[in-house]
Amino acid sequence: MASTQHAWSEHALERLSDAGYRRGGARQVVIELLDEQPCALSALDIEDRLREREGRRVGRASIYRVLDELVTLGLLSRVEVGDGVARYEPQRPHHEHEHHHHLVCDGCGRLEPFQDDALERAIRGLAARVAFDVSDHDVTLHGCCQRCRSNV
Amino acid sequence: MASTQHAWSEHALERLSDAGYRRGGARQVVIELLDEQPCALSALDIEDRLREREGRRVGRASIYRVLDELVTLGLLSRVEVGDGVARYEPQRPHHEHEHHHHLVCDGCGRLEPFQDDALERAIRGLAARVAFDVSDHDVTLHGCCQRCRSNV
DNA sequence: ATGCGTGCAAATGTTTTGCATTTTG
DNA sequence: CAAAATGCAAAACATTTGCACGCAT
Repeated sequence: MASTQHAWSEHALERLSDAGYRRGGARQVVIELLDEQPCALSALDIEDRLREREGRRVGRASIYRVLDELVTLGLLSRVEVGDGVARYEPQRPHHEHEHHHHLVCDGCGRLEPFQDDALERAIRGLAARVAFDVSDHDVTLHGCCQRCRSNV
Repeated sequence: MASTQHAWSEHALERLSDAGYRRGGARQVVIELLDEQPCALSALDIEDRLREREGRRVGRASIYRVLDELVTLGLLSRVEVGDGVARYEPQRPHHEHEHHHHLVCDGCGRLEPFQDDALERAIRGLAARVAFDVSDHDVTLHGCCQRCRSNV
């Protein structure tokens, strides 16, 4: 059970090791934190949560560096929903249950994950037809959430 | 023919006028420039092209202000593909021929538009099922373009 | 004439970089 | 011990805001 839940962080640490990276405290805690999240986090979110939850003081630059390494290795995906901050979440295989996309409320900025098989199928078919070597994709639906709609 | 090509800029100027905005030089040239583009442009792209092409010197702040007004009125859509800069393109009805999404080369940053009916259908179906009032969507496929693949 | 639109410069907020120090292998 | 990882502070960015001036209505 635990091994299923933390499969991504273990996998990521292994891949980093294979790629010749050494082990470091900041890297470890950032990866562990990311693995536990239900949805994408910004670099500043990560900084705050690490300070609050773990009492661990991690330099902002280290966070950005770790995130960048992980994105480069294809272990993390960077999501931008239109508010000027980059968010990051574990890149899990597309057929896995955790793979999702985002619904963004343009009123309050809330981010909500969703998943849809028909959408994934359409994207798979499309990826096979284009002249690019497609490695990742993301879909963002913008709109207004129920809460904001009633507050108007 | 000309009226079809410039339908969006005319429509946008009209809507701005309806919304009580006055007419201004910066606003006009930004809208005209956007209407002619095949794909999304960043605010800085817009500044450069206006200076080069038209010899028109438009303040950066004005560009951002115009873009913001247009996005708020739903006339322009803001696209972020993951490189930290916001790009903008005319928001045309989804069934129109110009509606498209983006293929991004993570190697060179090149942006290429594509369109796909099956994808649009999947999104339409999905939008009807979620608890949000979906007004817009965007899809980004990340990968490696042919040129970059051969340069490796 | 009134006040919106504009341009400039300064402020803001996020992300990146340089460098001294600590940690890893 | 050598090289990589880290934290801090400063820099580099895109974007936003404040304000004085000019133009549209």
